[in-house]
Amino acid sequence: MNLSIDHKNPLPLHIQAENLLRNMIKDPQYSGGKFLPNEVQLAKQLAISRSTLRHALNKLVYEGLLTRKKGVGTKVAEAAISSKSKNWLSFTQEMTARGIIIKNFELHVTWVLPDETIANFFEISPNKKVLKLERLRGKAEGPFVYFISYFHPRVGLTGEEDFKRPLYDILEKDYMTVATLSKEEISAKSADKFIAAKLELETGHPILLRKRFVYDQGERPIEYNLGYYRADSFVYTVESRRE
Amino acid sequence: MNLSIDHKNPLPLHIQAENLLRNMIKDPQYSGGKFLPNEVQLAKQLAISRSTLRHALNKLVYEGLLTRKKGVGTKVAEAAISSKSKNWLSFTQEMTARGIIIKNFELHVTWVLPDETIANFFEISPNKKVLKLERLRGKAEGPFVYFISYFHPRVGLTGEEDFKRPLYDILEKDYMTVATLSKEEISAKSADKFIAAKLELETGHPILLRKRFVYDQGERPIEYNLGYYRADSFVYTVESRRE
DNA sequence: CCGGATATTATGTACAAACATATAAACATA
DNA sequence: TATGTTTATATGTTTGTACATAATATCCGG
Repeated sequence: MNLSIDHKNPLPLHIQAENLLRNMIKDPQYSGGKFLPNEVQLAKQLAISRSTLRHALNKLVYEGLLTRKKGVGTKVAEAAISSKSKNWLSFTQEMTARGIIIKNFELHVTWVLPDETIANFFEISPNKKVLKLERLRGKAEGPFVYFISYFHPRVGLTGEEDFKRPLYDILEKDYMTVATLSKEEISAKSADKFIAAKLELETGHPILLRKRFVYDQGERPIEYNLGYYRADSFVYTVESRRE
Repeated sequence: MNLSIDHKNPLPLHIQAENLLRNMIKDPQYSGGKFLPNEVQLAKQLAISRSTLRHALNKLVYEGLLTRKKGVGTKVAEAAISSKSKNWLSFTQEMTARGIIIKNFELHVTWVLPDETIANFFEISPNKKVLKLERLRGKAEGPFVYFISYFHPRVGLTGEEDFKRPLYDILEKDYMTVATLSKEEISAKSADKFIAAKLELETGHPILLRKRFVYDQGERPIEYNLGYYRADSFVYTVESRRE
């Protein structure tokens, strides 16, 4: 990856700067909490104007990757894993944007009979089997989330798909299904034996349960998703504005 | 709401412009699909520079409320529908709407020194005391949430207010402060001894912690709020739509 | 009437220059 | 020692200017 800015490159300078910063802040030196060089200096270093640099910084600040404080400086935001409802990035995409590399620990695909909640949500008979996808995911140090997804038969998944690809990519490109609306319920629970074992913690420890009801363009249900997150490594964030 | 920009107002011009635009685009004339005036013209109209106007526009574009096209113009995004007003009911209002009658079990008002998080958020010195409001609330059968609120000194609360009135009513009517933006973080925790006692459950039981960072019209911080909810009686819901 | 050159319009990119303001450190005073 | 005061530092705000580029409208020759 390029470590300097090329004024000949047709790519706008502020985009180049943005990319460059994205790499720069992955350096443990910075993600460890050290302040970035100050704007004037950094601008000089990159041979761009402060305004252009600021344009790039703003974007990362807006995404929540950097925090700035007047009179003090700019540094990488606390690496607390979080989820922004506004973004429709895939899980992996969003995490990588924050410099977190996602490792897949387990992956199981099965066909099961839906329980009442699922049959109700999908509006199908409880006798019709649905595809169940279970995934244990996390960082290199260990897993921090156990996902269980159920898919509406209408979507057409066979279970033979390569689920290492981003899920929403598979749905869009191969099954012409676009997830457009999502309703989520977030609650706290104690880890039962099963989840505790998966997430490598003691039974009874707190976990964050995130249920997602996902709909397609026509507001038809397509996915029911449960995410069991280790409480010590996940924060859910929401931003709302009154009109 | 003000329909023009006041250079005397200490509120930064680009924030004023942002607020103004937010109102402007509510007009069916614009939400109907008409282009906004072009940047040069609009800047002249508002008596600010194009750069400043652009700063404001950028924000709305980033939020997905506006779309711009080079050489063409700027207009309100098609499906920028948000049913967020629901989020902005007061706690009591919202609960009553669901048929839940709220009982106040405890209410404490104190002046305290802010910890680092709060001082940082408020952008004040850790030596300046802030008003702390604690409330234990719930249903007749028992409490289910413990709220702790800290208020920015700027707001002007004395601690003598009648906190049985809805909080946002006090802020708006008596202190000319309108909570406009809120950022929330939801996480799971185990109840410590203090919270467990308040919520009448065993130490170690799971609770949902909802941190809220509340801002006024000028995006200045006004309230920091912690809500400790019994996990068995509270679910947080979010709805998001992709465009 | 068509197709291509050309002009117009509006946003996009980039720089430079001031001045404002919050923070923290260094310093001075009671 | 405790408390102001100054100063250096870094981000925040605002303006002015210039040119680039995409989309559209216009004109003009064949």
